[in-house]
Amino acid sequence: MFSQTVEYALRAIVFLAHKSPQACTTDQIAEATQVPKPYLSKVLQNLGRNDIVRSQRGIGGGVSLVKMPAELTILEVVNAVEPIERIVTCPLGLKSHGKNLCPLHRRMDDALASVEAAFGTTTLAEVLSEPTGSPPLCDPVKSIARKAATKP
Amino acid sequence: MFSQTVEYALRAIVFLAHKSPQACTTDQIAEATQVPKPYLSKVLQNLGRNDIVRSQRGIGGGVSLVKMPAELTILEVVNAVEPIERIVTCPLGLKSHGKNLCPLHRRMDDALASVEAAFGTTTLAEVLSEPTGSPPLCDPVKSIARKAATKP
DNA sequence: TACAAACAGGACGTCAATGTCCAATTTCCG
DNA sequence: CGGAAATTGGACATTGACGTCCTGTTTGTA
Repeated sequence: MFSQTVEYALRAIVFLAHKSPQACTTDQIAEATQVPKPYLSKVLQNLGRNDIVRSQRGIGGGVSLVKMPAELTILEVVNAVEPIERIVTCPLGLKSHGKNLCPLHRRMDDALASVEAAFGTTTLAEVLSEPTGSPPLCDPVKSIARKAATKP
Repeated sequence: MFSQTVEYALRAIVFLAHKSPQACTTDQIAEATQVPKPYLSKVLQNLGRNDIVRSQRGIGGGVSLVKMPAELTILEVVNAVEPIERIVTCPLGLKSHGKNLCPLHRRMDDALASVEAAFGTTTLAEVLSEPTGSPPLCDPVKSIARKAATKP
């Protein structure tokens, strides 16, 4: 239902929000979120073009959130990488009903609307400060120490 | 968000429910739902393997619903062609929390749950008997007459 | 029985999503 | 200045979704 890319983008953003306003390198994010680094790099570039993150090259550089976690919603992240497309016109070519969707597509759009609403009202700050003891991400955002095993 | 295949399957089922318990040929369904016939045929085969429709070969044959429209939910159709996969375990490999999802994946699963609930509580009969004057499908299930224009 | 209507299933083609790799560029710091 | 750290971007491989086509099989009816 949700693409890999959306999953990866959200993981990265949650991690960045956790570290916000500090910048993190792609390597750090990839390690913590378990996303293949080369692909994560693409996702991050995409998020950069959509003004969700900003990036800084060179030593000491990295990627950081443009907004404060309290001001950034899950929906904004999702829409940056793969916009939720609401059903606004009849998918069949018919112009019979202008705005009226048929019952089927009305239900489908209702489902999309509920997802949009759920994501649109949740900020990254809320995700981070979940009352349950569970840490952000599934991983307790460990200390990022483990070096990759030697690969001959 | 919803795949093309899901969209096609639902269109076909709505049409079949409208005609239920009568059987329809793939050609009729393809015409009414504006789904490419060869592909629709695959989708229908899939629905057949999942006991959503039954098919009858030979002259006078066609495809018909196994259940009554009042007994068939949108969710059953969707799950037949592309199951909604709830997030039950941490997508990161972590076993730290057994059942507890992290806040992010909890929200994502909540969204999936809302879609599942919306689809699971809507029967095809309800879709057909929408109080709004709008006919099923976007198209008023026209008389299926228009032949394809000559394509030189 | 023979023919035509209809689905079944396999082989194939195309394209976008996913993922990898490498050269280029920017930037800090010695 | 020169090198190391870091992102950027393009080229490439792989896979599954989407779609087409053709041959076979079943079945009703003249």
